[in-house]
Amino acid sequence: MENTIDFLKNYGLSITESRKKILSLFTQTKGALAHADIERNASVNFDRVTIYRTLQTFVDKGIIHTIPTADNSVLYALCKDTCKEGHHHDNHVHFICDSCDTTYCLDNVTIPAVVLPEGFIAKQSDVVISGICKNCEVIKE
Amino acid sequence: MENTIDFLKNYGLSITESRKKILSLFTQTKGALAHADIERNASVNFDRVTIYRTLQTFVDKGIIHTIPTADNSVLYALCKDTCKEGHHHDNHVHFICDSCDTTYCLDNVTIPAVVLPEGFIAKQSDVVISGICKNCEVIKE
DNA sequence: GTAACTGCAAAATATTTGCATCCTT
DNA sequence: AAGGATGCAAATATTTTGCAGTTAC
Repeated sequence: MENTIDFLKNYGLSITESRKKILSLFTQTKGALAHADIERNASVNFDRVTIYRTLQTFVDKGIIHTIPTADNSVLYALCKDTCKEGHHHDNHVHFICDSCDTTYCLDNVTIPAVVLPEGFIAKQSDVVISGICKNCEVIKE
Repeated sequence: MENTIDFLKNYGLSITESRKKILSLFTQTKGALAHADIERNASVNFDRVTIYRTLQTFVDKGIIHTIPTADNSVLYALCKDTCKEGHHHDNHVHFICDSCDTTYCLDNVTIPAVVLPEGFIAKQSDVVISGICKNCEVIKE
């Protein structure tokens, strides 16, 4: 877990149990996590409030970002290196599988530039695509 | 308001005050609406619960759809004709102004096709872009 | 030692459900 | 008249806040 500690230090955060545990949950998970996922996780026995505050701290520092989902539940996922404190560059595509409900961060899929009407200035783009994921598609065959 | 009535009939809904009022709110509004926007609106003096149920009915029937936003608030907007019951085709861009908080449906901005990894099948795409809108940009100058 | 973090309690918000009454067809 | 919609009350769920005790540095 030394990586986790260094990682937190690099972001100017003090090292606490909840931050270590929750951060490593994210690094171990391929998909995004909801608050409930974290709370349910047996290895995380922290107060519900602490989880809220830890997640908010991570978002503020640019470690994780929130994902807009089709059903408007709140999901969090690790940011890429390009995210800076208070300024997210979260320009990858999120994919939600209608079948298994898993949310994927498709890091390798770049968002094509969207041409906005004159006068509109884009700061951040979120693309959420829903459908059937690789896994579920295979199963169906 | 005859249009409103015919519209509701076409979707197999009975004609009630709340449905007429809330539907015409949507047709009069250029942007998307949050539950709170509707509740706050003076012309809508319905119970909070009725608003929830009316919105849910509209979503179920394919009249409106929810918009996922970066801050995970729930927004609703009218669907295009291509939306069918239980099957939304909402492929225009939503723009949220960081300054005035207005949500725009940029109907004329088409979403460029996103190339997904093999095995992923897209059913619906939502693009939410945040930044500064035409109006606020002008003000700042 | 000091500032920051955590847990508990509780407040504030948001959403859902049950049921009696009223409205639409 | 019958089925569905509404309003009210209340149950749930979610998120935020205050504060005392604990921990990191």
